[in-house]
Formats: sequence, C-alpha cells, structure tokens
Amino acid sequence: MSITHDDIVTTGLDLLDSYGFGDLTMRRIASTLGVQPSALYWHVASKQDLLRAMADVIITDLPPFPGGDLSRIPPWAARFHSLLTRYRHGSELVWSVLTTHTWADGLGSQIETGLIDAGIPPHQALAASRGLLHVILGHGFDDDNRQESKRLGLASSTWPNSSATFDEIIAIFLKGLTS
Amino acid sequence: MSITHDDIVTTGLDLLDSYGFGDLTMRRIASTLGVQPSALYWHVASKQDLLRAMADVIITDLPPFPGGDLSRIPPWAARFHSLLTRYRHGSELVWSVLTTHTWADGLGSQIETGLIDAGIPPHQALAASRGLLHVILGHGFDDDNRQESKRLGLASSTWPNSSATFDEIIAIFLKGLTS
DNA sequence: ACCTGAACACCGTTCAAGT
DNA sequence: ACCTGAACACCGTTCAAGT
Repeated sequence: MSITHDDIVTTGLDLLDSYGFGDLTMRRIASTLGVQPSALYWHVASKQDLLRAMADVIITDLPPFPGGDLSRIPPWAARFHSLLTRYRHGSELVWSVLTTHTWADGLGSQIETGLIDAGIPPHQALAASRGLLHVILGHGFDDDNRQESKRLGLASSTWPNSSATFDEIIAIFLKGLTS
Repeated sequence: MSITHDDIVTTGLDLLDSYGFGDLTMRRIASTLGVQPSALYWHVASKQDLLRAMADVIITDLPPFPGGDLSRIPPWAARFHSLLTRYRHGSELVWSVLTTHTWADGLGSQIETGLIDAGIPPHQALAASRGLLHVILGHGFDDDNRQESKRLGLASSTWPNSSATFDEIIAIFLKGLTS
C-alpha cells in the first residue's frame, strides 16, 4: 500500500509534537513511515511545502476575522490562540510559514479590511492588523519556548496562566484602538 | 596572528548582512576567516553562544527601559526598532536568542517593573510588557521578511513606510494602557 | 595557546533505476 | 504510479595531533 500526502502531513504533526520544530526532519518523517527519504518527494515538492500544509491543518478551524463589530475580536483572537497551542511548537511553525508566504498578506489584509469595516480609520487599520497578528503569534511562540524550558528543567520562576495574560494583551490593544 | 573572539562575532554579523540568517553557518564564518571550522570552537562554546554574542552587539546601544514616565516609551521603542533594522535579519537573530535564553526574562522584567513604576496596575504590567516586546520584535521580523521578498523579486504590493506604521502600533498600545 | 585533519552523525534534495 | 539506491553538497561538533 502506498504512502499518501496526508500520511506525511499527519506524521509531520506527530513528530512536531514529540520532537519539536528543530528536530522535524524529512529523514525522520520518512523513517517513521518506513520509507526512504527520497520517497517523500513524490508527494511533496519541498520541506517548505510540507510545513505550509501542516500549518494549514493547524489553523483550518480558524473562523474568518469578524468585521463590523469590534467586540467579536477578543473571542476570535482567543480561538486563534487556542488553535496555536493545541500543537507543541504550533506557533513557531505557523509563524515561520506566515513570514515566508503570501499567506500573511491574505490573513493580514483580511484583518485590515475587517477593522476598517468596524469603523477604524484606514491609516490605523494597517498598523493595527499587523500589531494584532504579531501579538497573537508572538505570545504563542513565547509560550512554546517557555514550556520547552520548563520541560528541560531550566524552568524560570512561576509563570501566570498564559490564556489570561493573552486576553489581557488583546484587551489593552483593543482599548487603544477604540479610545 | 591569531583569530580573536571579536573577529568571529564581527564576521558573523557581516555574513548575516550579506547572506541572511539561514545561510549563516559556522563553516562559512571559518572559511571567511581563512581557518578550519573546528578552530572556531577554541574561542566559542557553540553556535548558540556565538548568536547570543552577536545579538548582544546589535542591542548594545539600547538604553534602559524608561520607568516612571510613559511618554518616554515611544522614543525608546523607536530606538529599539532602529537598532533591530540596522542589520539585515537582526530581528530574527535577536528574537531567536531572546526565546532561548533567560535574556528575555531580563529585558521582560525590566519593562514590567518600569511599567509598574509608571503607575500601571501590576496585573496589567506583565501582560503589557510581553505585548510590547512581541510587537517590537514581531514588527522587525516581519519587516525583515518583507524586505527579503522584495529582494527576491516576489514583492507584494507597495508597502507603507515601516517606521511610521511601527510608531502607530506603539501609540495604539500605549493608549490602551492608559485609558 | 591556538589551530589542523579527520572523523561522526546528521541535513534537504535530485535522479536514474527498479517494480 | 510509486519507491529504492546512491549520490551531491552541505551542516554542527568533537578530539587527537601538530606547532
């Protein structure tokens, strides 16, 4: 029986969870699937391509950015945050894909037009959309690394609940946008 | 004449500028210095160690976070941003060092106490300090990548002045903090 | 003290050849 | 159609040995 594209993506996400982003290699995916490394390239154009497909899976349940009503942004952001933290190193993966693809422009401009739709002046909407994305992804990435440090025993001092801190940051940002 | 620790750091920063973060390798640094790769390990414990030293150079002129007066934060943030963009891929480097070192805790808690000093409620100060760092580093990283895309000819549509957008984001964030 | 030489255990990717 | 085998051009790091 043949290996499928989905098998590769699923195995990639599994290994991301158990070994982390830095140790996610094509060769390891291949050997996990019991196949030669070169076999992957029949189903996948490159590692970048695979990472992009994995990121797509992680954020596949992200609802469209809510336009018109600013009060619906915090729950949307919280949802985004929870999707990112569902996989270990999920933020790092999504972030790395976002920065190397036009995907960022897609989501970024989606947020931007949503904000304009909600009455934010256009010259602020671009800045706000970038700030929002960076806060969300940066927080997730930061959480990933802190969790990693704890796992390695180099735990820094106690760290407050991440979701509460995240909500607080979003609240601050939104307040600045509307006042 | 011998190679020095500073030579390695300087060459590393040069190669970062001309080849980017992904192509910054120990072997390339060594060959640029006319030396064997293994020779670097007499002066430097590991690549991580070297990256940390490079990041230190990049942000060496960053003034301490201004406590007490919130109005001094925007120029401080702008200074930080300009230091990050002085080197190509400087944000990526600093960001990667920040997330793997206790350095983040150092700068993070410095910002946190500065905010408390300025009258921000303590339960907001932690969230705000993280948000501020993520906005600054995320923006720089994003700029790096956009510049890179332009350099490779895959330029997306025209992109407004980055510093103005950056200042706008900081302004939004501060307004949310004080209102 | 400082570097070379050689090795170890890896990478991503390509491509002819097999089935 | 799908995979193997073998190679190419790389990595970071270690360590005995040279000077």
